[in-house]
Amino acid sequence: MTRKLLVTSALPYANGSIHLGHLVEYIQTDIWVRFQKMQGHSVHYVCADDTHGTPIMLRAEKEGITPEALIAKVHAEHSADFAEFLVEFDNYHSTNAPENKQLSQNIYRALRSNGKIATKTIEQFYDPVKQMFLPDRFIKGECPKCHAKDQYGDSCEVCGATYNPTELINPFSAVSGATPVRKETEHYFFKLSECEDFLKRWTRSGTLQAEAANKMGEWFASGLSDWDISRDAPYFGFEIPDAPGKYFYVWLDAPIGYMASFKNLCDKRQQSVGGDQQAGLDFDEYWKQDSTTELYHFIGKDILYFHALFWPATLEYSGHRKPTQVFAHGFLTVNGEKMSKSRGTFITARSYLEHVKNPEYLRYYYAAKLNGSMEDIDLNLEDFVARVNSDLVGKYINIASRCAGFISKRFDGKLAVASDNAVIADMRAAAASIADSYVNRDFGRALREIMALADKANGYVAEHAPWEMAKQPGREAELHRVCSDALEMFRLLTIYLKPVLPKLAVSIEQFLNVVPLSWADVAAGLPAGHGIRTYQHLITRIDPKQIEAMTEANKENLQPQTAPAPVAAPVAATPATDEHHISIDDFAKVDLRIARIVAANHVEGAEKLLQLTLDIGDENTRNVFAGIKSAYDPATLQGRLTVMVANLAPRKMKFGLSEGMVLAASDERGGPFILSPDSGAQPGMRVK
RNA sequence: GGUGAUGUAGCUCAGCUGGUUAGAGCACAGGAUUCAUAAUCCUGGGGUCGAGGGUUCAAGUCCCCCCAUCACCA
Repeated sequence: MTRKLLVTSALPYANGSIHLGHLVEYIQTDIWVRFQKMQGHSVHYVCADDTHGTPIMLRAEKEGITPEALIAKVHAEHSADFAEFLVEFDNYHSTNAPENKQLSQNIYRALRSNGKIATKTIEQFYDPVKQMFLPDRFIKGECPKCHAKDQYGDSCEVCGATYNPTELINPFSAVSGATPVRKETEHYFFKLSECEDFLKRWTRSGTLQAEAANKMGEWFASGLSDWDISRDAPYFGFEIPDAPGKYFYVWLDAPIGYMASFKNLCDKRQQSVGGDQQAGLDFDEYWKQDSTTELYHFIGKDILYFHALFWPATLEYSGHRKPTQVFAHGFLTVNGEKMSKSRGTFITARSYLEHVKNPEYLRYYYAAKLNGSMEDIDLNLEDFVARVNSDLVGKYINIASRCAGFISKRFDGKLAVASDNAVIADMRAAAASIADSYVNRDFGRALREIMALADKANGYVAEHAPWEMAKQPGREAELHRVCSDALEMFRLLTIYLKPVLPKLAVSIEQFLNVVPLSWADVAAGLPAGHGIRTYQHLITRIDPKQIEAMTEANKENLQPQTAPAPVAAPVAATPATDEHHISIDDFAKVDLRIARIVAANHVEGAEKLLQLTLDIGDENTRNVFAGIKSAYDPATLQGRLTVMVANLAPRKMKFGLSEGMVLAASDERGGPFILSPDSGAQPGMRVK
């Protein structure tokens, strides 16, 4: 009996372009899906754009178009990007679709009749100008902890504190700039607190990775609260049945979008087979409570919460099946750091295609880095070039390239029967373990094993030296056999790599003159006398210049973006009046000195402080506690010159006496950054 | 702040339930080869396994603490 698998990737939000970070997930899922399809299972891979919520609504408004027009535009872009990266969805839908509306409302009604919906009046910030309730992210103000200005309503990017928007000092709406007022409103809640027993059972039933289950344990430990599933008008989304002016929170209908996309696929299939129930795809078979089909969700670790708590609970209490497994992956870093627009490493899918062109290189590199865990993976651009060129061109494709010529020139393109030599036997024997790695999403392990086999193949060719045979009359049969064997090795490697490199596999199938390869084709080689086509270069190397051009181009992207600042009315504007100026005498009161950091140490028990010993030319060094631990490793500070306030009144702190202050710059863009004098400055020099 | 993860050669990563001189690929050095897109093959140098403590006959692998990085906190 064939297994029936339904697989999803998380729905990308419809307010931005697909970038290389997104692609980790889609490429991971696509490889897994293609592998499962090669096994002969019935697999459907669906996804959709996530289209609802306040950010979409506001962005459409800013662009002067309707939300529908915005999401249609984005849908076209996203679909094209995925297609070019060979991410082959069986259906790519939208959450703003009739199927989703109906399913969401039905599920809501089922939850309600199961007693899982409650209402509660809560108090929220409200923008009196824009006449809308404000999500935390759209409220800004001064951080209550460190008093940094212009911080978001949920956390401070400068000091890292988390808080409620109500705690912000001088809050303002990021939408209109108005001062938000607090206003009561009735919200609808999903009673997640009543689902604890079910969820505990579900999360421990092998549905999650070990690390993910650990994470869940933490949430259980603190107790589950009810989930706020409604938002007030104006909101771009679906209205809640029997609740005029109330809309489903985007995260309620987003996962239902998986179902909706599949429903849409079922309906399309139904039409194409003329309504034949048997031949079509049966929605209920996949989603009914006791379904025997399998359901897999690939997601990023950031949205585990939604997929491992809300989603299974939603399904359970609305009478549906639960996911078979949820696979969470880590984030992408580029050159070891978070993707950054200023470094040019915030690379969109489109930009990659323009510069590097071949999407399979990225697929290969990601696959080489991926495993079944939630660890972040790093796209090291130098390593990327080296690895792709060396593995794909130097090792893998080289096997065909170095042998095919003999077959076409000396043997009329006809293969000899492949012998059962040791290398070929090893390669066939590896199929099970490679398959195992693919199943477990340990693509890195699979590729390591495959590349080790490619090394063996090149070793085999080197050992037998067909070019020697070609020069010696009477060794034709040997030459024929060695080259045919090498091409059989190449064919086997192609099968193993096909989930990762599907397009290249197609060109190789044409070259080898065979029907599309599946996993079962490992078992038997090509028959004697099988004719292959003339070999042509299958792929080209990456030139490091292409990578440079790509990062440069992405840096430039920043320039024209003169921060489309939200029309934030400066709440406590600082008028440049005379009372804000100081006299030169005032400034002279501050004794700024060049200081050498003689020693820098961690302070036991202090979160943010480093203890600095500063030399300012006096006999005695100064002891200063500086709040720069978050940005500096003490070891790197030792010996550096910086600037200190030397006549600041000494202050007794919990950890000792601080005799001055080191100057450092910071705002919401980062920091602190301590100052460095130009070379030549000596400890003790006055700064004036 | 809490929690989950991560930290192994210059770079990117393997190292299963603790057990002989810690592995691979890339990069580097030397040699071989010339069929192949300067591809391939052989040999070699290079690591106090984030720091410190502990358990053990034995720890990269277990425990404690610290440091750094990433993520989440509805």
